Amino acid sequence: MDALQFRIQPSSAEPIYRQIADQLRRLVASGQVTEGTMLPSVRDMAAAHVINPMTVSKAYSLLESEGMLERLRGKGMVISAQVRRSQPVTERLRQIEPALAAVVQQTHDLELPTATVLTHLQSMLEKDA
Amino acid sequence: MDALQFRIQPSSAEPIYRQIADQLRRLVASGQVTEGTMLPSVRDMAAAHVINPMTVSKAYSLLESEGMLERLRGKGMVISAQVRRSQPVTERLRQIEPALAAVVQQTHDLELPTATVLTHLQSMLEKDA
Amino acid sequence: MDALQFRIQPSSAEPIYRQIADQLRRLVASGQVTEGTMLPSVRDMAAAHVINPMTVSKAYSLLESEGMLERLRGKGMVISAQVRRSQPVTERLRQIEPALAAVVQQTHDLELPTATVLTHLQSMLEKDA
Amino acid sequence: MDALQFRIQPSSAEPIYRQIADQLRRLVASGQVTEGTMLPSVRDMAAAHVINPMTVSKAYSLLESEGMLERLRGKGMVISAQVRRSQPVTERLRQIEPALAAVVQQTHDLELPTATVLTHLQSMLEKDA
DNA sequence: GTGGTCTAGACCACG
DNA sequence: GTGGTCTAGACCACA
Repeated sequence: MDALQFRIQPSSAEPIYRQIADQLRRLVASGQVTEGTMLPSVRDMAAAHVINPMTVSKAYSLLESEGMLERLRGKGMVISAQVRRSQPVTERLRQIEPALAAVVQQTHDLELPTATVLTHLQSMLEKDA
Repeated sequence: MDALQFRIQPSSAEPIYRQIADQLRRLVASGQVTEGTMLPSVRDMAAAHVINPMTVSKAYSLLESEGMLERLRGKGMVISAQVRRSQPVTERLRQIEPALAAVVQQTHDLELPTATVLTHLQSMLEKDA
Repeated sequence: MDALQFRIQPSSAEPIYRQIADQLRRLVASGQVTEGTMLPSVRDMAAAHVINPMTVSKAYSLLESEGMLERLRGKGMVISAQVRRSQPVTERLRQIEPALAAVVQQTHDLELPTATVLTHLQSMLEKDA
Repeated sequence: MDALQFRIQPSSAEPIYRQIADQLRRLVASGQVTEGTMLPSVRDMAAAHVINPMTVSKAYSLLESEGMLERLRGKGMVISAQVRRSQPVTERLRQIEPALAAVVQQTHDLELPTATVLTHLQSMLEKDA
């Protein structure tokens, strides 16, 4: 399964390995990635994003220690069976709240009109879809 | 001048010194803080938020090197004269875009309905106001 | 606190980072290392055992993710407050059981007399004390 | 010949191929398996324990290179003629020493009373017999 | 082919 | 001073 699309920003302050882990957590939470799904191999992922294999490995290990991934000896990593297939919207909303809170504070600090921010976000969301 | 309200979260992944610097940048961009405004002393700021004075100093130095702050010998730091009083909305929108982009990606990954996210953000913005 | 004595065997099949983590877990379980104890810095530990700092860091990170260690920003790692000071003997016995189980199976496979194994272990334990 | 009883734990940290090899070595050392004994075929062994045939093959090859096994073309693997029928107790004790050493160190780290460990081991040994 | 471990060394973030 | 992240590259273990 290499249809997984990861967006990695090496320039971001967020560590790459956590960018990977967080994205995977969200993809699982939404049900886009389900139990038994095979992850791209460490080497493939590293090559695809031009990062060091160890960085990918670190992300996978993190998720393995959380029980979200399982190692199949000699085969690769798969989404663990204990993972809920899809979380309810309220639960997923909880996961996005920190990002929204950042928007709220910056809106406030920048004294931006609420409507302007919402409109702008809406257009970005539509462009993304 | 200590009417400035800073929100510092030592537990956050975002470095404290950048929390300070980013907030100041936004307060200046919005015109809430204008040319000549005196900043709280390093000691006061550190005491007020129970953080290390060096951390505050680092934030101030960062902004000084950007030309946003000026050091008045023996008096403290003030907002530099070269700072535009207030930036237009489009410019301020640009500054909030990274935060919005994060929301967009997470909305996508979590497969959350656009309307749900916008509604939730709106209620958070209203609560904050 | 650098009175901590670690035994590292680079030649062992057990990864170095786990040798460190396991020993620390046992030292904490026995109460020899208690809440608030400062750990040797990553660099000191690495230098003392002639291993790579990252290897030590990996052990510390592992224990941090388990909640046994806490990071004091800019200061180092300390034994977390949530750690029980000393575990009861029965609990500690549970931790040594895998090692005992290995002895049992090997005794069986080698058809060694029970008494011989026990006597030999006893003499080794006395030598160690 | 499939009367041989192997205990395989795929979940163990110890590699499967070594679990097989080590057990065979001990069975031979104790004289439970003697010269000329036919080993289960790679396929049978793999099927019986639901492991990869390559893993079994690796264990056999390892023992073959040590001279403990011989490959009879078209027939399978047999215990080599050069194998001493049964090793003296002192020699077999030597083989179990690493396991005992682990017990000693963990007893020390956990500050467990020597008597407690010995008693516990004794009861485990009796249960196993 | 898979992931795991370790090294040497660089650079960053924090205090 | 502290730990964190990343890289490049080597070697091992497993299937």
